[in-house]
Amino acid sequence: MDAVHTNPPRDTLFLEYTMKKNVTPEKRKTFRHGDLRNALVRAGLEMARAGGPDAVVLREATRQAGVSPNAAYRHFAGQADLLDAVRSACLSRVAAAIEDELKKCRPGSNPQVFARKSLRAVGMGYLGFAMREPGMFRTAFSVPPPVHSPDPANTASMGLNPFQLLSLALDRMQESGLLSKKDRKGAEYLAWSTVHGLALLVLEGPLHAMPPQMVLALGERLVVMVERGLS
Amino acid sequence: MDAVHTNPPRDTLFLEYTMKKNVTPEKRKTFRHGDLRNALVRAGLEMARAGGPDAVVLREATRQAGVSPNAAYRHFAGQADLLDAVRSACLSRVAAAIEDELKKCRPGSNPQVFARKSLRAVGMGYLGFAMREPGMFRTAFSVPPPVHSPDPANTASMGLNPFQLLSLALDRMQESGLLSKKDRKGAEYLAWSTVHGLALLVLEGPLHAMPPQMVLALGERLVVMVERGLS
DNA sequence: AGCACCAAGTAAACATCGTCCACATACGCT
DNA sequence: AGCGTATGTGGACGATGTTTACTTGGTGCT
Repeated sequence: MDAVHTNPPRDTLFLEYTMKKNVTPEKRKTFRHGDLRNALVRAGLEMARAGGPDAVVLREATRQAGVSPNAAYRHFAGQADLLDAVRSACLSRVAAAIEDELKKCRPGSNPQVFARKSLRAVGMGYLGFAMREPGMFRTAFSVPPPVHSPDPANTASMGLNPFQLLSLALDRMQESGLLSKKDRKGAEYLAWSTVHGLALLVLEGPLHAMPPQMVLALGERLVVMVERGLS
Repeated sequence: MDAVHTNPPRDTLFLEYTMKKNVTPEKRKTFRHGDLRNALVRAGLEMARAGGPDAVVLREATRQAGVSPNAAYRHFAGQADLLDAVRSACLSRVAAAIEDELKKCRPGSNPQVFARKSLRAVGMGYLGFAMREPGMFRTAFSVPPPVHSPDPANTASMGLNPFQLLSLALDRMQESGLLSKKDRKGAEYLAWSTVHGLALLVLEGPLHAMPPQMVLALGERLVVMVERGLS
């Protein structure tokens, strides 16, 4: 994808992966790497962070790990499988960001206030992460991982994935009487759609130029709209 | 990306683009193609339809057009430029789908009813197209084309792009008194986010398995939610 | 202790893609 | 008629994912 290929000194032609990029040139001494799988995921995560899902390229990961390209195939079925692992890691980060926001809500006050704050926390945690880590966010939600699965790889400290954290907030809404049992059904999808849509329109859609501050302001309005519109 | 490469008979090794795929083997007789640019866009559009933005590959387009890969560079700056043209075409289709839905709303009845129907038409037209043509939809909204531009290539018969059609529906809401001037501001983004989010969660997100019928039902609830939540 | 097994890494190759440079062709204007 | 130039061609380069065959060396069994 680099438009310009200005003839990098290619004397190290078949030592391609020994000392290529300036990153991690640390030549390992043991034949075994010892922790290759994790090293590859870490490298992939960094690439995803910088450039989204399309940027996680297998050969580059092996290069950064200081092994030959094929070594990756001892730990992953192929590039897609590596990407899968990276996506799981990204999902965990999303969950962690939401949890952080959620933990700020203390149930001390009125339960309805608490419920509202919780919903807002989930929405804004989600959006905030999307703005802070666009690459990881886009990676997390590219290509389908089934949503209800409590795959521990996707979860953060509470053991819940982003979808389940949203469910939790909506449960609080219902329990506090802000949401009828009937309106509660499927509310996850309605709420999720709104904030996810805004995030993607901004990150990889036509709203690319919108300043983050405005995005967050819109996010607040969005959450309010959900609150009002759900019931 | 094809997992299996089962050794296609490669005797035509450097006649690569003359008779490759079974599609369009029509060997042209004139040296000039005559309509190459459009042929490439058409081919790209078909690829986008089948596999989304990542599936539109320059070399394959030239193959289907029966020309050498480099011929494309006489009409496009590169693959990205071709993709741009394809995306414009996709956007037009989206606009057309919305218009079709919008045209079903006759202003005969109560203007508030008309306004509501219009908003619903825009939302459901958008969602319906996304379900019917996932590849084109995903292509239309990948990578940023500035949203307000009335680029005629992006528009359908009314000369409005999807965003502008949404604006029109919201204007009707305001004119009919359903929306205050204050709430009207930025309402496009709120409304758009909801339905776009649902579409993407389903098309390339974790809601992949959701049956289209359920998606459309959720869409209806979403539009209602927007109606209620905006004011 | 010795040794054989096998998981993990390497080497070399192939196909595909995008893109650049030099060259060929024939359309259409003067 | 002739020529300029828009349009296509040929061949190459570097990148990527992936496969097949080979090497290495640590583990565990006897």
